Amino acid sequence: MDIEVQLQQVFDLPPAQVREISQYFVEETVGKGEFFLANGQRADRLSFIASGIFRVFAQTESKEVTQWIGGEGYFITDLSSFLFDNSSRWQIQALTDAKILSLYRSDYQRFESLLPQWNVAEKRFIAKCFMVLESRVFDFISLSAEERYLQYFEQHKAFFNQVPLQFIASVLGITPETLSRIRSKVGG
Amino acid sequence: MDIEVQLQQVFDLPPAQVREISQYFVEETVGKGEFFLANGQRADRLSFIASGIFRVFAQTESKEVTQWIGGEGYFITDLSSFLFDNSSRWQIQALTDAKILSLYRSDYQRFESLLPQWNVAEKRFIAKCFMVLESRVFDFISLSAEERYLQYFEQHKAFFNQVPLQFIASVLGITPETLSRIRSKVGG
DNA sequence: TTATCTTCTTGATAAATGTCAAGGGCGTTG
DNA sequence: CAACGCCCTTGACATTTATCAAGAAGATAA
Repeated sequence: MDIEVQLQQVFDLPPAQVREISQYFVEETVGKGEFFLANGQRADRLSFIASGIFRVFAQTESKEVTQWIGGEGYFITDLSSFLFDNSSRWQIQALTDAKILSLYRSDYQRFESLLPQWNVAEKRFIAKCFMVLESRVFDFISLSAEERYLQYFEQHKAFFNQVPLQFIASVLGITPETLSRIRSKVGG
Repeated sequence: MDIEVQLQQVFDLPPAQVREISQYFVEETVGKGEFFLANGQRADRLSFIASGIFRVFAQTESKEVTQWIGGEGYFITDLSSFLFDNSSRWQIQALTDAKILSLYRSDYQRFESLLPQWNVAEKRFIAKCFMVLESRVFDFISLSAEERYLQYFEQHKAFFNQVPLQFIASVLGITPETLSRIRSKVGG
């Protein structure tokens, strides 16, 4: 999964600017189980997942809740923490060994003066994140747990042999037992 | 509910610029039952609700699904349609007679050259929309229907005597019957 | 006013999902 | 190898939620 291709798609900038931007992403590795973003930290980077899988989760009084799972080709961060320098609502942990390309906030902030079209690109990026969540809310209010599973499975087959099903269950808003039963019922 | 106060809060611009922006919002009225945004249209305006209540919904094969309900002091539009000129995923209908202040896209697009800080403000606005949805997803995966109801009731008491409960049920992802039973159980 | 429509509630029942507990598979570690 | 931990599955049962049907309350229109 090439970062320039992804940057092109997400930010919709001309190739020359994509190439320029991509130089600010620095390679990092995160070991399985390590935290990309730990409890109470601020997100100081936006990272492209070159390989590996991460989960974004929060701790409630009674349980851990996995908000979403990101794999190769996705960008990962706590968006509001990264954009506004709030302390993060989420923790982010690597579920496998991972290679990422990280854009630190200090560099990110220079893009505005560096690239004439950066504001439009950034807007597009944030709006796309918005649209993804909009679809997710719609799924929760319009689909059954089984339908949500089937859709998730279609779109994220790659996760199913690499991430504990309990985390996928949490993303779908159901218990691990229910996910197990849905899977034995529908096959796959 | 004053639009300048809301603009200030949402876009976080200095008072002088808020005043300048607010001049581009034009007054409109929408009668009860009329559509602010009908099936298949594009959202060509971002509107501030001065009074009245709207619902944002979509039609699936089997049912109508209400995505959210907005009242006085909120902004309303299909964000992705408005920003990118896509055809809208949502229909928006007035549930009561309403007065709105509408910013049309043609004016909106001039802000970028008009106001030096517009890009930052716009980013902030879109990111706030993102954060609202992020919280909503979190509620779906971490709260029970009853807990979601109680929270919604606390935050939107004003709706409960003005909008059909079936729409609120849909926003909460439950049936009208279930909402009715939750209400008789918890009181309120 | 009467009639009609929409909305809400309630009951009976079915289906979906959660909870608790037990056990099995499988990789890791000593 | 044996012991352990983690994860998944399965069963039994409880709870939650949906579905279908009926009827009451309230608004609207004739």
